[in-house]
Amino acid sequence: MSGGVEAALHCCVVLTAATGPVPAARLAQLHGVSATYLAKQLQALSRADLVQSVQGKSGGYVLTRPPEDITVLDVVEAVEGTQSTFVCTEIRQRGPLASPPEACTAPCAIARTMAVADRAWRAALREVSIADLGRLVGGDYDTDVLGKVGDWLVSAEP
Amino acid sequence: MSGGVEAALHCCVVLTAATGPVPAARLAQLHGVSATYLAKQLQALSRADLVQSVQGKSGGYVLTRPPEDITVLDVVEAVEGTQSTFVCTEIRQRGPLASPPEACTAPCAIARTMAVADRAWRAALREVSIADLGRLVGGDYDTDVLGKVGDWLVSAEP
DNA sequence: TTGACTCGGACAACATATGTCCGAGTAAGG
DNA sequence: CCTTACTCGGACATATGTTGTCCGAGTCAA
Ligand code: SF4
Ligand code: SF4
Repeated sequence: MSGGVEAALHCCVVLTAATGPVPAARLAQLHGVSATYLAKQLQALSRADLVQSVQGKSGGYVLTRPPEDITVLDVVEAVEGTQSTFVCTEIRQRGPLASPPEACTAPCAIARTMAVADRAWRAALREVSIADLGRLVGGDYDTDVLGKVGDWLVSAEP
Repeated sequence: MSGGVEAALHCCVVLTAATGPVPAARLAQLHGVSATYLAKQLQALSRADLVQSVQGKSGGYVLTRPPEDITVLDVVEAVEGTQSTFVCTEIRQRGPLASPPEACTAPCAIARTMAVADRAWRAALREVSIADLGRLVGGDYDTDVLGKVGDWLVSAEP
C-alpha cells in the first residue's frame, strides 16, 4: 500500500484541532516529512472534496465537512484510488482451453472471493470516522495532544 | 497487489484436477502466461509448503494437502508476503512535537484501525478453501471445466 | 498597487514488481 | 549402471509505480 496514506490520515486528524486554514508546509514540518511530497497527498484529498484549499497570504487547507462525516475509507480511497486491490486479468480467456468471451460475462469465483474480502476491508474502514480517531489518540496519552497541536499551529514560525 | 496472486490461485485450482505431478511449463501454456515468471510464484508456494516439487523426468508440482485444508489466504500470504498492507512509519516520533519513544510502546489509533480492517480482509479469505473454488468454478459453467482440464493435462504435447 | 504567500500540476530519482536466463539435481529409460 | 533428457531453484535485466522535487499560476492580506 502507498505509504502516503498514513500522512494523509495524520493531517486530517490534525486539521480537526485547527481553527483556521493550515498550510501544507506547516503540516509537513509538524510531521517531519517532505513538504513537497505531502502536498501531493493533500491535492488528492482536495480532488476528493475532503478538504478545501484557500489560497492567498494566510491560506491553507480546511476540512469541508465535520469530522464525524469523514470516514477513514474516504481518505484511503482519495489517496490510494478506488479500485480493488485485486485486478482481474481475465486469464481464463487465454491459452488453449480459453473460455469463449460470451461465457465470461460475470466475474468468476476467484474474482468474487477477492471482491468479498475487499468489501469486508472497506466496511471496516468505513466504520471509523476522523472524529473517532481524534478521540482515540486523545485517550492514548495522558496529556491533551490535540490541544498542544492546536497551540503549536498558531504559534509556529512562518 | 501483486498480480501474480491470480496466477497462483488458478494453478492451485488446476492442480486439484490433476492426478500426477504437473510441470510449471504446462501450467504456463495452459494459462497463456510467461513460463519463467510463473515458476517464480510456484517457488513461493513451494517455500510455504503448499505444493511439493518432485524433480526428474516426469516431475512437477503436487499439492501437499487435500484442497479442503488449503485456504485462499494461505496462497495469498505465500505469494504476497505475510505483513500487513499498512506499515507504520512512526511519524509521531518525528517533528517538533514528537512523542517520546517511551510513550510509543503500543500502536496508535490509526495503526489499530488499519490492523482491524486487515484482519477482516484476511478472515474473509480464510473462509474459502481451494476445494470451494473448484466447486464454484464448476458451477459457473454448464460444461465440466475441471474435467476438460484434467484430460488436457495428460494429453498435452511435451 | 504591491507583494509575498498559497496551491496546482509538471518533472526526476528510487523501489518494487515483472519478466528472463542459465546452472544444479533427479528420476526415468535403455 | 550409465546416459539423457527433463525438472526445479535461485541469480540476472527490464518495466511500472511510488517517492521526492521543482517552478509557475492564482489569490488574499496588507
Ligand atoms: S475472473 Fe477469474 S478467471 Fe478471469 S482473470 Fe479474474 S480470477 Fe482469473
Ligand atoms: S503508530 Fe500511529 S502515529 Fe505511529 S506511524 Fe503508525 S499511524 Fe503514525
